[in-house]
Amino acid sequence: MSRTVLTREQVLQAADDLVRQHGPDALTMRGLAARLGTAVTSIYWHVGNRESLLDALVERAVEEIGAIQPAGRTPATRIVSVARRLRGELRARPHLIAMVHERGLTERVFLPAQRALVREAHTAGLRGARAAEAVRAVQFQVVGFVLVECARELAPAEPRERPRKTASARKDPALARALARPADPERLFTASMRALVKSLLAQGNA
Amino acid sequence: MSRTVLTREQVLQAADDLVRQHGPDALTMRGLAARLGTAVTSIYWHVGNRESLLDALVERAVEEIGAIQPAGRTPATRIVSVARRLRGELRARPHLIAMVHERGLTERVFLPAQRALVREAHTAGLRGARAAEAVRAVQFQVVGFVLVECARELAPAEPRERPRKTASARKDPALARALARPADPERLFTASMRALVKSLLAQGNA
DNA sequence: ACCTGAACACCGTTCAAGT
DNA sequence: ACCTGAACACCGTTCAAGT
Repeated sequence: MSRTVLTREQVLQAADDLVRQHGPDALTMRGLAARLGTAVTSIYWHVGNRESLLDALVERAVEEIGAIQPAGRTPATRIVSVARRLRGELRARPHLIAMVHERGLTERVFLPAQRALVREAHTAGLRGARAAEAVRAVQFQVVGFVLVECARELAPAEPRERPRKTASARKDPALARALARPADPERLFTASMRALVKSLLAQGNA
Repeated sequence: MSRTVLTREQVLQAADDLVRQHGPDALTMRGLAARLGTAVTSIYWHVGNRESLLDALVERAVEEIGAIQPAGRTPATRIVSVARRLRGELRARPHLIAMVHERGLTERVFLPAQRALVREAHTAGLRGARAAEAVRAVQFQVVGFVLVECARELAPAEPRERPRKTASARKDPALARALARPADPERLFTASMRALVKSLLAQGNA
């Protein structure tokens, strides 16, 4: 697998592959060394230690995501489009996002998109602290949603409890059935994003 | 520290204390044994292994949270009250919540509160799949928000980047200042929760 | 500048043996 | 039924030594 000399970039790439596929727990210094055909200690020379290696991967992921262009005609649809695109980017690397999350870097992932959101909030008539609050609400909503969503996918299949017949269930069987089915994240995300944005932007016309 | 014989409950309690204060990484089987004044292998007899010990702690936490009574007059305020109370419960045990999250058990935490939410959605006029969607949107929003929030607190102080002067910043300095300040989670949570619920319930009067 | 093996301290877990 | 020490396989990391 290895060629010529070992470079820091090679180490990062191999680690990235491993983490993306099997998560950070699968990344052991010894295993990585074996994969690269070198001694464990060589890796230390190139990346310092395991922790800073993971940091570098997180850094990479954050940069990869970068800025996102809004699409659509109204500010509301444009904000929702940014949110959906961002969700897509995050979902594409669930393990990395979990790591970004653990490191408390969630806000950083959002910085590139923030400017776009600010612009839309502004054209929707929001100003000052209220605009800032709206932008942040959207950010938290997106990241939070994706975290919940990824956790569900990465976790070993949540044991579904069979729904009990409650009073409300008998009154509205369609509701009970809908809650018994697993949620459709794509649909739920868009719906709740639209709902949130609608309310937030409505404050601008007051 | 130890008395008489070792019980499973004692093991769980000691582990719980440790995890609540210093997080799951601080829980080592050997360290726990030392704390309890027994051999490591005794712990294995009582709880199986580390993984199932952590599972038991998560189970405990989920049960502790339990049901939550809504407060307020309108369905909207009652739903928001449930959300806020739930946020409080989750925030009180950030490490445990992170573990619940990793295990994909986020939905389970919400089951006790779900019935209350369903009732409120119903009295607000929502029915069937639409009501289910509203309930789920609230759930995801709460859990997602708390996850982001806890991550920020547990992580070793996010390095704040100094804001750059962008075009929008010059147009609306109050907004730029607001975004430069760290977010006030309490306030942001309530605001975005209200916004979301308002939109969701508005669909019931259509 | 880059790579190496040996060694250290620490894990979770198993197992045969005790009472 | 409950507890024990010894042992195994695996970690991350350091360090002195090589080229």
